Amino acid sequence: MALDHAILVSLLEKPGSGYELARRFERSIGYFWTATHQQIYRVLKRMEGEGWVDVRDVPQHGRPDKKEYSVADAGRAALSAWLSAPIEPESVRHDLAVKIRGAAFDDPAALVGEVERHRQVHEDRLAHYLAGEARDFGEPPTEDGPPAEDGPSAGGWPLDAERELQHVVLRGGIAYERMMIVWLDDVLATLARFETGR
Amino acid sequence: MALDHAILVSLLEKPGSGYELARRFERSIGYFWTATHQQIYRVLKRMEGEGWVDVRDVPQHGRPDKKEYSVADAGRAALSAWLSAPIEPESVRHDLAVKIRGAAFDDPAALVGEVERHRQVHEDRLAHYLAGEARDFGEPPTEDGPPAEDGPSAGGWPLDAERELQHVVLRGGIAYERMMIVWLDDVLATLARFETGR
DNA sequence: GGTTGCTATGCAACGAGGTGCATAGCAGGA
DNA sequence: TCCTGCTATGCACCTCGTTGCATAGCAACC
Repeated sequence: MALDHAILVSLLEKPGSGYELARRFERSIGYFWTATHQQIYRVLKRMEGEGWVDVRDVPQHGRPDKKEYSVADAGRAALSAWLSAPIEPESVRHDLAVKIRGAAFDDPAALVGEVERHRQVHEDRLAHYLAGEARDFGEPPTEDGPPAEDGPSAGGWPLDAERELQHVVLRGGIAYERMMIVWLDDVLATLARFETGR
Repeated sequence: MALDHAILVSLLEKPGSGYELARRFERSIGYFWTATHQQIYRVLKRMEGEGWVDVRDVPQHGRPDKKEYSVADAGRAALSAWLSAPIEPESVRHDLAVKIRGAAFDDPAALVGEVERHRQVHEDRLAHYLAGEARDFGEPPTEDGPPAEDGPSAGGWPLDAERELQHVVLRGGIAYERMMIVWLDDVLATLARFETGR
């Protein structure tokens, strides 16, 4: 199970409450890993019992108190062990591909709207990624001397690794969305052949 | 739940036993939809009870008898209803992306072997897809007059749709694997910067 | 004053998915 | 002869993920 480790990584990047984690999973992390707040609370409770995370009550003004979680030594060790474990098969589930092959036994033209809707979702995600990249990683062409860092613990080796690795994962998301848009155009062209050309 | 519909589509393409379905899911279908034989048997039994599929006992020589399933009218109707249902969010789980971001808090260079292994898997899948495309859909450039069909019910509108839609899904798989290989090269180049360049 | 909405946490129940194991016939090799 | 391996189906169990619901404080709006 990698949800544990996804949460650990997120907490290492920045400690936070279950609620905050759930919102991170809706945003940046959620594009390559989804989780509901229920799962997150359950896993946090279990990891707390195993000593992987530490909890700290944080009173807040104007809103309910929160429990801020941070990674304990045992959690770091568990993450390290998972990182060096060689396995990982990568299982895939593409509903849309099932629909496309299934459309051969129904009306292919009826799928056009659905495919267009999916295309729009990927277009939106791509725009979101590109905005995030421009915001967090500056413009790609000129890279002679990065602009001044203003985050916590700016400069130095560890922060650079964190930024670079977050960036390469984001580039993966961008490449994925671009590929999907091109492919969905291919799908639409294929469906159109049945609609008009018979 | 789309496993039901994935099985229905597979049975429409060609009736077969649970065991045969499980093997199809290991091969061509398995690259965009995975399922173990346990799930398949369970779903087949449930769909039989709901009247979505018909069963036929087929005695075999030299091996155990099998139950050959085929899609009933109610199953076709259920598939049709699912095809016209607009929803489908597409949730993603990328363990490798979690590992890459997590490597910032461990040793980034230790991930190189793992990433190379994944790259090889995608290289293998790509080769497998391309071989399947060459075998089933001929060479891409010249498309003036397709070669003689030798499958059941050759020619005609429905078969063409089935072939064309299977092909476009396969092209999606090819595009995905190519994208992954390019991205994993990007990841390796990023990791190498920490290994050597500090 | 009532409604809506956001932060924040959690329980209960269900269904889907995966692992391990069992059975059983037959083929082929050590 | 025994062991391994393939076809073929299935049970039992456990975990993971999702849905629905509940609670509770406070802010903003009508």
